[in-house]
Amino acid sequence: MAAEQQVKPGRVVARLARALEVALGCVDLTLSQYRVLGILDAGGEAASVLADKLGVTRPSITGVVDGLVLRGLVERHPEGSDRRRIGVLLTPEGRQLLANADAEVERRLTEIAAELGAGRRRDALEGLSSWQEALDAHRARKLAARLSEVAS
Amino acid sequence: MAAEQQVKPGRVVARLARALEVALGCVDLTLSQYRVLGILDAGGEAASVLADKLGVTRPSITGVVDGLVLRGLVERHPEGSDRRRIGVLLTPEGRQLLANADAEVERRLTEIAAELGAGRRRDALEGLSSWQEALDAHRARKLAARLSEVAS
DNA sequence: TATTGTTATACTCTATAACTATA
DNA sequence: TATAGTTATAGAGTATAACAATA
Repeated sequence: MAAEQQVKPGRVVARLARALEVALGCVDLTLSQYRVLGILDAGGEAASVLADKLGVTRPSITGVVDGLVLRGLVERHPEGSDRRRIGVLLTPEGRQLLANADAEVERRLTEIAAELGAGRRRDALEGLSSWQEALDAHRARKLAARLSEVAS
Repeated sequence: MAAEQQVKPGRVVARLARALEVALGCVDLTLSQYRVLGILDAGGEAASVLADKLGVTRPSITGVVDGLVLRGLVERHPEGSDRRRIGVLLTPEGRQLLANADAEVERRLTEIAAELGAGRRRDALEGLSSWQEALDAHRARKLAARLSEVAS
């Protein structure tokens, strides 16, 4: 009952991330593409907002979106009155593929979690819910910080 | 108290993985390099074993190890009597950098988890312990399956 | 002047196919 | 023949720096 506290959280996330990459390969998506589609699932976003939310540079977003456009998974559209901004939107095909990806990934993660007893299996999955909440709150806080910085 | 069950586990892992990449950038490591160092922390391994454990091809391992050797973080050594096999070992510098990486990554994940209340924060971190256990068991099962396949 | 998005360029990781050395 | 590791090559993601168009 001791020897539990020296878990290295980063290493666990690193291994889970690789499992995710392999699962996404089955639906021909990269981790980066999956992240972009996941954000767009909640609605279209400007390229710069995508870059901000993902923590990558704008040239990176250009590249990933180029690939998704080529496959018909997203579309670029003018957005609002600021003619510099370009919105990115999920197509029906993109939405469908994202659903397939979610299912495949969940299947894979469930298969791994199946190694655990029922109690710890529930802990593992509920832990991810907690992380989601934390990530959402953290993103909101960073956004608020950026906005108040701009106001200065 | 409803609206809790539609969490998409893959998306959470995808976002955590990006947070990890950013944190590792602070110590000049990629996710793949961190994974390799993490395995070697438990002891030297042949290149093919690394490929197996990480779920990547052998050429990929050659490339990642090349980069780590160039930076003096790992070394290649002949291993055992089979002169085809090449063992990869952590250097003291590699071990030190890995420790720094673990610390930086943990700092970042803790910062994100700090958005949660104490209870859910504990859930989140203990959930990762459960995932570690699951990943270990799953890896062991795959290894056993491969061995019994070879025996046929 | 500042911002949005892109282009140009370079580095890393990934994969497949072909090769060498060893078994 | 089969296996361990490498080389060759190509595709994707990342970054920085420089540029165009717009604000």
